[in-house]
Amino acid sequence: MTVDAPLRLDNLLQRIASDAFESCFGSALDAHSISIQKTRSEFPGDRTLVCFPLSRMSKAAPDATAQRLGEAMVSAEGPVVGFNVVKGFLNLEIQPDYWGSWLKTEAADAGYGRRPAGSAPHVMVEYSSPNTNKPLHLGHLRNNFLGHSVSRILEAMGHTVTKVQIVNDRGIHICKSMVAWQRMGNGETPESAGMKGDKLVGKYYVAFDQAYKAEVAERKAAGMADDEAEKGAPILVEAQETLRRWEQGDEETVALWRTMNGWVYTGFDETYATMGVEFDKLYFESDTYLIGRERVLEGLERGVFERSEDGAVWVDLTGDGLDRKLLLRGDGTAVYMTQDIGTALLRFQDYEDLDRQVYTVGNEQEYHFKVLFLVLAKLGFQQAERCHHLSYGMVELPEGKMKSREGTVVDADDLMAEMFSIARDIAREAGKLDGLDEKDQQAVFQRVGLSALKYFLLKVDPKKNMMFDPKASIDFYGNTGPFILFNYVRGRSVLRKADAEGHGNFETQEMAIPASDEMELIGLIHDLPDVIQEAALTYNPSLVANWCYDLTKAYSSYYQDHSILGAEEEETRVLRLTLTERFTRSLHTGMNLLGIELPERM
RNA sequence: GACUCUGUAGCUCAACUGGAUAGAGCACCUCACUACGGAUGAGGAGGUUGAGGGUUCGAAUCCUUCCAGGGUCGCCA
Repeated sequence: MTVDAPLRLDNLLQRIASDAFESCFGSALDAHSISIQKTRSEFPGDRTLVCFPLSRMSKAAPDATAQRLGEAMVSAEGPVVGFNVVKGFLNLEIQPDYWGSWLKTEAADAGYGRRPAGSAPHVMVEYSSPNTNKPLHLGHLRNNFLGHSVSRILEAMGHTVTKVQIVNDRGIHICKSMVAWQRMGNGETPESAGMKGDKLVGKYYVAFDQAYKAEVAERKAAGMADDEAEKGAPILVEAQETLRRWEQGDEETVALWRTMNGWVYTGFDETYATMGVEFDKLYFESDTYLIGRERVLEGLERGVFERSEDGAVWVDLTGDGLDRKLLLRGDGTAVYMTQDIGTALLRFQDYEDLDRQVYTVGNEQEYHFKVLFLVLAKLGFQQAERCHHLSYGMVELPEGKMKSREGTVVDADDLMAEMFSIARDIAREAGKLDGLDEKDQQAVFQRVGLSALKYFLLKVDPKKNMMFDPKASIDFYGNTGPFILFNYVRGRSVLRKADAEGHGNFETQEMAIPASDEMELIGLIHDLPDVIQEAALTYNPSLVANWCYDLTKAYSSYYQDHSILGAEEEETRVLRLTLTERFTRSLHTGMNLLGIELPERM
C-alpha cells in the first residue's frame, strides 16, 4: 500500500466498507456517512460498523446487510481479517500484525500526534488578565491552566500561537489601594514588609474596604441616610478623586500608580513562574482604552454606530437578537467594552496574519463577548466569526463561593505551596529520591504537586462549574496527576533498566505479534491524534486529560499482568519494551499539552 | 420576567457527539502479589441519567412542557 501521509485506520475502513457496499448492493456509499467506532470490550473485534442506517440503501435487514458487508470486507485487500454480527452491529477484527507494524513504525515518529509547526493559521490566546489590586486566587489558576493548555493544544495542531493577557491596571480598584497606602502605609514597601508585592497591594485593598465600612457605619450612626452615607464617605471620594487625577495625568498620582503596579507585577511574575505559564506579549488597559475610544468614534463616522442625544455612542444589535449596547459615555469616557474593542483592534494591527483570538474568561462574561464579536464584525473584521470566548465555570468550595469578605478565597501561592509540601511528605516516605540533592528533590516535589493541581482543574469540562474540595483535590491516588506521573516514571525506570541490562536495542529487533490486551493499549495510543484534534476544535483540554488517564490505567493494568523484562521469549520482551516506550512518549506528549512536566523519578 | 448554561452511583467527574448491558475515581466490602518502582492490580455492591411527554430500529445525548441550581440582562469591570 502506498500512501504519503499516514492513513488513519477509521478512514481506511470507511473506504474499504464503501467499496464493499457498492460491490454487494450496487449503490455507492459516501465514505463519511459510515460510522465506525471502537468495539465494546464485551464483544470480539476492534472496530464496529453500525449497519442500521445502511439497511435502507441495501434494502436488506441490518443483520443481513452486516453479514454480506463483513464477508466482502474480509475478502477485500486490507487489515480486516474477521468479523461477527450482533444484531445490526458489524464487529470487525483487525489483523494483529497491522497493529504491530503500526506501533513499530508510525507511532515511533518523534512528533507523533502533532502536526508540523506553522501548518495552521496564527491564533492569539488570551488568559489570566488579572486586576492589579489583589493577588491571584484559585479561579485564576483554572483560567491560566486552561488558557495555557489550549495554547499548547493549538500549537500541536500546527497553529502559530501568541499568548497574551490584558492587564487591568487602571480604574477605581487600584486607586483604592493607593489611597489606603497613602493614608496608612507609612512608606511600606515589599522589601520593608518582607511581602510579595501583589500581597502587599492586596493588603491595602482590604484595608481600604475596612476603613470605608467604618466610615459608613460612623455616618449612619450620626443619622445619615444609607445612600448618602455610602456614596459620600470621604475615603471613597478620595479614591474617585485619585482616579480623576490619574486620568488627567497628574504626575504624583501617576508615579504612585506606577510604583504600586510595579510591585504587583513582580509578585505576579513569581506566581506565573511557579505555575509554569508564560506570555509572549502583555497588553495594558491603560494603553488600550484611549485607542478604543478613537476606534469607536471612527465607527460612528462610518455609520456603524449611532449617537444618542446626550452624546453617548451606542451600537444597535437588535437585528442580531440582542439589545442596544453603550460603547462610549456621554462625557466621552470609556466603558469596559470601549477598551476591549481597542485591545482587539490593536492586536489585529500588531499581528496582521492573525486568524482569530481566543479569550479565556469566566462564563459571567458570555454576553459581553457576544457583543464584542458582533461589534468587530460590524467594523469589518472577518476574523470576528472565528474569535472564540473560552468560557469556563466557577470553581466552588464545599462551603460555597469564594468570598473575599468572608476570607474564603483560596490564594494561588498558598495552594501551590501546600501541594508541594504534601508531595514532599509522600516522596520522603517512599524514599525513591534519596540519591538526589536538595535542589533536584525540590524540583520533583514541584512537578508532582503541580501535576495534582493542574490535572484536577483541567480534567473537568471547562464550561461546567466545578467543586474544589481541598481534601479531595490534594489526593495523590486514583484519577489524579500524580497517579499518571507515577506510571510514567515506572515505565521510564523499566526502559532505563532494559538499557543497563543490554536490552536497549529493541527498536531494531523482531517483535512478537500483539495479543488482545496489547492491542487495547495500542488502540489508545492510536487515538492520540484524534483526541488532540477534537480538543483543539472544541477548545477543551479535559479531553486530553481523560485520554491521559485512560491510557495510564490501561498501562498500569498491563504492567501488573506482565513482567516486561522478565518475558520468556525475546520477541515478547521486544514487544513489551516497544509498548512501554510508546506509552511513555505519547503520554509525555499528552501531559505536555496540559502544561504538566513529567519527572524521571518521584 | 427574558435569555443562557447545568442537572448522571452517597461524593467528584466520564460517556467517541444518536448506538449494544451508562463508565471511572473517592468512600465501603472481598481478594491477589518479595512488587522490572505497592503512589499497585482484580472483583463486589452502588443508577428509572431531575420529572413527564414526543421523534426512531435505538435517546443521558435531539424536540417539548415542567422542577431545581448557576450566570447574564449597568453610562460596573
